[in-house]
Amino acid sequence: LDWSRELATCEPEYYRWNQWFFLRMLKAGIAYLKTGAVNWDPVDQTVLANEQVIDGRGWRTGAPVEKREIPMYYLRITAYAQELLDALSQMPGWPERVRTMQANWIGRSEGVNIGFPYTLAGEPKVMRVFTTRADTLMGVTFCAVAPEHPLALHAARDNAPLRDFLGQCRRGAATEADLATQEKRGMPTGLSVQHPVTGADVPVWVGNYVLMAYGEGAVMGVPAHDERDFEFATRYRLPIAPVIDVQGRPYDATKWQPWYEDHGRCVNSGSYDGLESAEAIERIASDLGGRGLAEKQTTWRLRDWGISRQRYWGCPIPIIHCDECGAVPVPEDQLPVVLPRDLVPDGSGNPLGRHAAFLACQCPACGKPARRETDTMDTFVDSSWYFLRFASSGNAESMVDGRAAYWMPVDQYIGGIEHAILHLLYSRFWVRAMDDLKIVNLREPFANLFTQGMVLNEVFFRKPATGRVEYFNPADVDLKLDAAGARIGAVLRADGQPVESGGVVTMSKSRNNGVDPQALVEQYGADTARLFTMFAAPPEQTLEWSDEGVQGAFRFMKRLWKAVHAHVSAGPAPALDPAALDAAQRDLRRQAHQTLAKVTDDIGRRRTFNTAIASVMELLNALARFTDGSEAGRAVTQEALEIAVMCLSPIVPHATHSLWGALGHERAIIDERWRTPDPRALEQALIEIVVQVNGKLRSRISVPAGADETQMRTAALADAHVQKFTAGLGIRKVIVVPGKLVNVVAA
RNA sequence: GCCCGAGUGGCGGAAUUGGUAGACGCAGUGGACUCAAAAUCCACCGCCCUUAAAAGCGUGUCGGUUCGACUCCGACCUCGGGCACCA
Repeated sequence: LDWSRELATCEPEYYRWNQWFFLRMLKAGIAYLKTGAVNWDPVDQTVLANEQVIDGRGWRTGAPVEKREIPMYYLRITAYAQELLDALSQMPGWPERVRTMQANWIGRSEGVNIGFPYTLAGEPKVMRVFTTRADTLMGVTFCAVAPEHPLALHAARDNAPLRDFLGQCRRGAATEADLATQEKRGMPTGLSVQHPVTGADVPVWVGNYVLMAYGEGAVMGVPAHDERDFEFATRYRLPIAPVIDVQGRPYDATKWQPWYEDHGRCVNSGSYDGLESAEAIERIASDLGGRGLAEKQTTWRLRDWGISRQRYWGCPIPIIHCDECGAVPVPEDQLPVVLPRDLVPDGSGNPLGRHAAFLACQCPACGKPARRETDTMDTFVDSSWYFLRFASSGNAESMVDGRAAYWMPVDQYIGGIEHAILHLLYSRFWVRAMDDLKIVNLREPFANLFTQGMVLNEVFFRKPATGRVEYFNPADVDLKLDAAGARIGAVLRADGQPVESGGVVTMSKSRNNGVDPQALVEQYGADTARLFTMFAAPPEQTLEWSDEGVQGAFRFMKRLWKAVHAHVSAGPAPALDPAALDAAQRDLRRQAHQTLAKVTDDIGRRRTFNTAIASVMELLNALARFTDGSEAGRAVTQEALEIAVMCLSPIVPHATHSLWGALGHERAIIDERWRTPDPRALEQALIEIVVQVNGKLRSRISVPAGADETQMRTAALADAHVQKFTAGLGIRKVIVVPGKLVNVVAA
């Protein structure tokens, strides 16, 4: 460990480079200022993240959250969408799961941008929509625009009911999950557009299910082949026109069927009749393309990253607002803009806005009095490049230096799966932006990624007839078991009365089901706590917490300790002569080296610490049975104990440090080289192979290690059990897997 | 709704490339030691029939491929996670 590289992202020495690089991005157009819709808590006067909006209300104030348009700085991550997506397929060191999640999040979607012409105040105009199903164009019976769409705003100018409706949409459910389940509602704008093929009038509605931020903020409504359009059309009695035939199945417009969205063959589609969906999409795109009313288009789910936060604690955005010059970047030589430490957040709004000394400044452009930006950056900015700073620590002159080229990319990155999208996607983008601005030469920050699973725990509660649900920590609950050890109930230890179980879920304060590993550390020591945790399950897996098995880990540590000390109490072991061992000694030595090989692979490649521990447990069990006190026996024991201790040293470092010394080593085990198994120790004269008859295990036989197929086959057919099970049958085939098994196929 | 992942004894889990299902541990049962208990040690510990057995059954369900399937394929069920009106 090199503590000289330690850093804290809240120190000006670190976050000044956030500001510096932000200004670089601003200059390059990667950062930009835009007014966009956010969740706004009208009581706290702050923006809320989606996660902080519960049932449409602010998590602290309980006030209904509004959608508000406020100016924010954005980073143009969407400009990198294609390369961020493409690179995922060349990242074998990342888990498939994370790559899939990122690909879904980026959400590339190929379709056609289609124009619907209309006339407004005598001016010819075109309303554009994006669709992946241009083949259903002939089934359009309406169009719907988002409440924020210019056409909706225009129509609302002299339409009071529509204006009210747009207001309701703005105040409506705020979380995306709520939006998804919310009833589809809409209102006609009174405007209509022309169908680009038939020229027919198509009414334009405002729909609360249309997202301004995706595509064109407007959709063509094809109720026959889109579930949302179907729901909307049914509610407002709009016509439903089926235009796709899916394998001749009959269409019933009174009832939605999921297969209505399947691809098929065009019908009721004029000159497109008979075309397959894919062909129809191409034809429609090229036919309308000739008139400038269609264009193939790729759309992304990914949005630009809004980094402004109306929060005190964060890296100040280095901008000065001048009445004359607008938003002016803080000149580089005035960086960093330091966050004042002499104010106390009072829980409402951003206290920076009330800090006179922080606010007051001069416009760098014109020199007149101006006001400092009070928004701070999203803290994900800090975590997007800290690994580069570790590799360039102490450099006051530049953000990163040549040392980063040596250390990057990070060989092995470890984090919880909850970072699969946010942090890991932001970092990938940020590093590319740094590369493009010639600050570093790096396209991907993390060569190998390991994601631990989450630890879950059971929830216990009581629900009184009146009043609030009360949650109890699992540590305070006793399980009631029957004679066979099966669970029959749970009671609160304090009063012995039953509690209900709410299932096993992620740990949270609100459900009082967290655990503090400190209790285990105090009772058993840090090594046992570590051993137990790592033995419980492979680290990638979600784990249901239980400390039931911790006794076993503690017992194992005691057994290992006693085995080493019993061995060394008889004095130093003699040197090992591998050539002069009897069969039992050779067997133990082979097992020791097999264990070393397995643990090396389990820890180094597979990262399955649980199976590594299990194999050392097996070795210790073998050592317990091995009671050979001869010179050679003690030499083999010494080596086996050394291997056991070394194999466990990454997992239980304190105990193995002590045991390594007890085994007679001067050097600390942490400074020792990892051993490699002796190939000769792994050799075996005779091996046991499995013999099957018709795929069922019928016998085990011993053959020379190098036995070829013929020898194995002969030995297997000569076996008494095989003869018993094949008696009276003809032998049709014999399958031989060298070194493993023989399968006799008889009938 | 869509996309991932998982389903194996009473429990956590193992089986790495299609080749011995249940390693290792917990819990449990029996025994040794002890005045007794704890600790420790030994043995047993998937189901089923049995005096017994290398009999039969068995990896969520149903079907398929294969000499051979926990592993591959198809359909379904359940649970967990991610995304969630993305046109």
